[in-house]
Amino acid sequence: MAVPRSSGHISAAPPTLADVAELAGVSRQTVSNAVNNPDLLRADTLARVQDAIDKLGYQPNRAARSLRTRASHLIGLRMPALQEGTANAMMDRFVHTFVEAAAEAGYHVLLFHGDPADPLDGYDELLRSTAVDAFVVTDTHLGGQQTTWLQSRRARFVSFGRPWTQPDAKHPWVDVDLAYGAEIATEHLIERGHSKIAWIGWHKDSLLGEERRSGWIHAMHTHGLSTTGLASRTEDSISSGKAAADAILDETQPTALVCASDTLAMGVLHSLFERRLRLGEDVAVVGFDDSQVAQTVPPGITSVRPPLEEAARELVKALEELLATPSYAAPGVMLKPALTVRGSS
Amino acid sequence: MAVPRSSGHISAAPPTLADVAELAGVSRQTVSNAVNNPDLLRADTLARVQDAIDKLGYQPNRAARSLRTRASHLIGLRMPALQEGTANAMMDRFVHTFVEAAAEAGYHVLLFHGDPADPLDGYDELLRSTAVDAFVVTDTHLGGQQTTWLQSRRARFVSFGRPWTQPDAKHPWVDVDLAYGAEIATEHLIERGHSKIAWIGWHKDSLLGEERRSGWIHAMHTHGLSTTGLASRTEDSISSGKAAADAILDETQPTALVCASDTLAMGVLHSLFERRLRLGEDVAVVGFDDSQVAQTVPPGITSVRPPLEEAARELVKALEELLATPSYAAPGVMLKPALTVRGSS
DNA sequence: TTGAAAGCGCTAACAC
DNA sequence: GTGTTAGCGCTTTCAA
Repeated sequence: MAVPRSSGHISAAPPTLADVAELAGVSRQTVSNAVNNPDLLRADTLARVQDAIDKLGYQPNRAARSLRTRASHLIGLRMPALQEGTANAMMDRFVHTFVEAAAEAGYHVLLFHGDPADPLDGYDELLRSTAVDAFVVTDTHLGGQQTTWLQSRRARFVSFGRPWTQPDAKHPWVDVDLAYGAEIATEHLIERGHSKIAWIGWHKDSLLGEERRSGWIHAMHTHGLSTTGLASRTEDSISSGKAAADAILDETQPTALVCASDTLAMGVLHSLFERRLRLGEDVAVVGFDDSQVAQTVPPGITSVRPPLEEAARELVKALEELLATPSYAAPGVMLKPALTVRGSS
Repeated sequence: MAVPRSSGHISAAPPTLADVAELAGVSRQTVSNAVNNPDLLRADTLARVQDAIDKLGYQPNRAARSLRTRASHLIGLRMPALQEGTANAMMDRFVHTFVEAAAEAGYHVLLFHGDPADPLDGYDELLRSTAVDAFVVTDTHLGGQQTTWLQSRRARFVSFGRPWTQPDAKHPWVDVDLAYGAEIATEHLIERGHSKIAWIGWHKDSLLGEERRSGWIHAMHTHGLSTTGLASRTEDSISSGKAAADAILDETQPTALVCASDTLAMGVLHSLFERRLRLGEDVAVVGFDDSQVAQTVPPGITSVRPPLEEAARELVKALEELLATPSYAAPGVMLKPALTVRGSS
């Protein structure tokens, strides 16, 4: 496979199996075997074929191979909607490792776009045209529409995110235990001597939000701390984070706040900035996601870091099994996040 | 094309051209024409075929079509290395619009991974296996290795980033005039009444860095302001941004700083935080890239915003022409950034 | 261990 | 306008 890139072979039409066969003095099928089942060949034949392959810089044509094997070695990933003005950029880190891990397993990633208003848009076309072997679904918290539908179409897929609303779902999934995340975040603050620890979270209809919130409650109660008047629910935006922080700082004067997202944490920072309070000295703040924002804002925001790299690798592993064994039914995998401690606490 | 998704048709093997032909009572070729050259058919035949297509939920098999037409309708994009601990996340926004614009033009994006140490890694395989119709290259400032090599391989590609080191390059490219960006950033500060405006930039060997720096110099000199002792060169990291800011604040006491990146701007913020100086009141700061960090940090960092959406759309346009006309030689497109003004200035 | 034949689903070229 | 023929490059029988 060590084909020198500078190989003089520059032709519009890449070499085919037939070219290699001719050069090596064997039949086309033997070349195919050399590529796909090398053990079938005698050592010297294999060497001769390999030579020819290297010399020509031969690489099997993907379309032809796909047509024959009914496998594209492509994994479909629908681009999640971009949210400007927030600190949400987990996907970037996730996609990165996913592409890397997929490459190691011999898969490339097909990025596609779908109408943000329709969670199903885009899947259908790729499925019908057999463009991808499987999908990775990432927005399961929006309700199980995609997964339910994909299942009904007998599509293969794995999901990053547990099947929240369908306990009977059979597809492989990987998720991060963010209730635990909220718990270690809260405990970290308790260890630091805080006892009035507020929660700034999302509205009640957010499954992810309720999960995270439960971790905070659990940690507080375990340590005999009251949560009365210390919780607020709002939108995931800077301005509502700021408003929530303003209200809670006025009413209950907590010394620390745990936020359901780094975006909300930034809202809190806006409130502190206006009040001329020093982050990490006057008030402690912990966020979620370990975004670039948390990493770079002075003095750094302590944040719950989901193991996205591990999640991506687990998903690729599940994908490999799924594609090897059509009836593969995997147990879901739940990963634990860690806390990245920075100056804000 | 309005195929109801809930269509009961659930089969492992999607329908083929032949299935449609049989159902419609025409030959396979006629179905193919109905899909690719509808005008060739008589209206009633077309309607009958369309009916059959809709009924079966037919969609041409991509592998078969690619094999025949030698076009995959896939654009290759190599994932740029992820940089944690920085504010650099332009790619996210760019990729987003690119995927969207490409979809409109009938292309999907194939994301692939390459060894970060080798700028050429990954391209070769996709090229040889004719997996993609073209590439988008995004790291041209790292030297023209990829573009030179792709050109030598007669690969089709467009680049986001001008061909810095090869004035004779013939491929279509789109870039953003960031010298102009630095200029409007500096002028904005001058308008705000600043005259001692420092520059925190990158090392001399960075082409991008020198370009941005020249915009600052130009604006300063145009307004008769001295730049002596006001410029520093450093790495693109928070810690070096902070160190540079520390040095320049101690030595020259500028009232405003223009930074070559939001990452450096965050370094400056760290310096201000330590000195208990108020961003936007005691010292003004302007960054580059309009990252999430700039958008969310209180009170918001004024930042030069590259028109990534427009760039992505221009690139797709160039790609369409390039793939339609093999000999297509486009003039490069240079876009102007805008300044997003926030509380930091 | 190697080779010949067949065909995956599609479209280009040409005939009718 | 529509149908027939051939073949894109590969792998999967199956025979030698």
